[in-house]
Amino acid sequence: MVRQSGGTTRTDGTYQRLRADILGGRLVPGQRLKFPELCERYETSVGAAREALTKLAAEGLVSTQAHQGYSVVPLSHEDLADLTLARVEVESLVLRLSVQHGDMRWESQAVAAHHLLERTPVIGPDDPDRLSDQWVEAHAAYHVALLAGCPNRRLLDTALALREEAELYRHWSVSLGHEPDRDVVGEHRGIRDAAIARDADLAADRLRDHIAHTAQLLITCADDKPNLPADSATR
Amino acid sequence: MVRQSGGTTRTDGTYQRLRADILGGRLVPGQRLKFPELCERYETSVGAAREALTKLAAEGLVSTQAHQGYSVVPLSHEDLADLTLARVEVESLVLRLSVQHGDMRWESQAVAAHHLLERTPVIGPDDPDRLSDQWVEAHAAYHVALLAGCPNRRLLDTALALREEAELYRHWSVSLGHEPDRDVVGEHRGIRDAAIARDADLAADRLRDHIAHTAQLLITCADDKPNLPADSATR
DNA sequence: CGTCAACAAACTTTCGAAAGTTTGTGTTGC
DNA sequence: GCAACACAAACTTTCGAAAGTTTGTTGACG
Repeated sequence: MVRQSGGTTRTDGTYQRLRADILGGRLVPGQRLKFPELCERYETSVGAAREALTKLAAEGLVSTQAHQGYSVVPLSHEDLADLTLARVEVESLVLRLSVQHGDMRWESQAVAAHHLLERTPVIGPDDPDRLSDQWVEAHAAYHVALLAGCPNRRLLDTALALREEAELYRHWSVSLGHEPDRDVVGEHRGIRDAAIARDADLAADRLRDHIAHTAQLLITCADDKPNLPADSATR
Repeated sequence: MVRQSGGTTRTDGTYQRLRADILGGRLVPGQRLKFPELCERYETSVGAAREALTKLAAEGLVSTQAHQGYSVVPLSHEDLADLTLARVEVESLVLRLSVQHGDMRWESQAVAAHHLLERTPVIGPDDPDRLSDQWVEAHAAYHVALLAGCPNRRLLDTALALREEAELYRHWSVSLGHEPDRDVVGEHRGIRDAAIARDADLAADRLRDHIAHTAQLLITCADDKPNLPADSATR
């Protein structure tokens, strides 16, 4: 018997890898995903690739049209605005529920994630004004930990899916190393404090601001140098 | 060339039919969906059925575990509570956006759908205390029309998906013909009036109550006669 | 009598080639 | 030169059988 690579099934394996490649920026938004290429890249068959793509399409990371194949979801300013509104509403709601219902274990894990985030250097050692991979990871982990206390799986999953899409935008935006006058560290701490103090409304409000600020930065930033690859991509 | 049956692609066709069969109650919640059966029933191949199921699984209408196939999503009281909370929050949000941003076309279609709903008999001609198919359809159409003004596709789609899951619960609950002291017609009219008056907050509040009431009914109703098939189904 | 192992049946997963579409190219007619 | 058409290439979709898992059964052993 041949051990499956990633998960317990071949389809799942290619799904994971494909997803990681999109989220990790190794596949450009708007890029067409042809089966011959995919099959070679992931050492899989058409069927498996197809199923993985179907799953990703439902998740919103990939788009498709009948008889015209699949492609990485394209980025656009309009969509970013939509996404941000959705995140502001849904994430703040989920955080509120999380703060209200999270148990001690949730609390401690949130604190731990925040601790790690604060101690992780923002910019990497090599690249000057690009966020370090470690920070990006720690940042995502912190936000996920905050939300994880929400007992409603449906809402939680929606929020996490939205976050992931937002990560795509963050990844493909220009280096936002020099943010004007913004105290990101303070914002994160503020959310943590409100959450630990079990002040659900305050935590939710602070998260709203946090998300809106970040998005605003991406939008203006992209307006200056429109390097969102979607516009220049296929078609 | 052989014209495809439903949509433009065979996979899509089986997806549509399968989905309709689940939503229409022709497939029982919890029921296992075996490929041999599916292939015969929908005159399709394993691959197509598999892809359709993958899509439905992502939508939440079907559940799966590796190497153990697919089954219609099981119903449970706990899940109904989760679903209801999610609906109350998301649907009211979407309605608020819809009221704020809906144009005249939206307004007129909502009025039209409401008009149709009010004039459709609640109970069918044959079955005494079961909702008529026509009323169920008109009811769903009315609520969809209300939400349709929301310009944020992401949120709108989420709300619609949640509604669909809720329809499953409604379908599989006992006949709720004799509701104690509830004015459903009045509730619907109230939401419409608030929406037309462009009072977003009032409309959202009324919708919250409407959803919560219906769910409450389902829960108590199911407590009395626990005929949710999930409990007695497979496994 | 209950437990465990080996076996068999039924189903799920995987694959790759055949069939069907779309897209791009070159050619003809005007 | 330009438009329409036909042809070819590349890709997407579909299929069904082979391979791999799980589930249920039978029989032997403690």
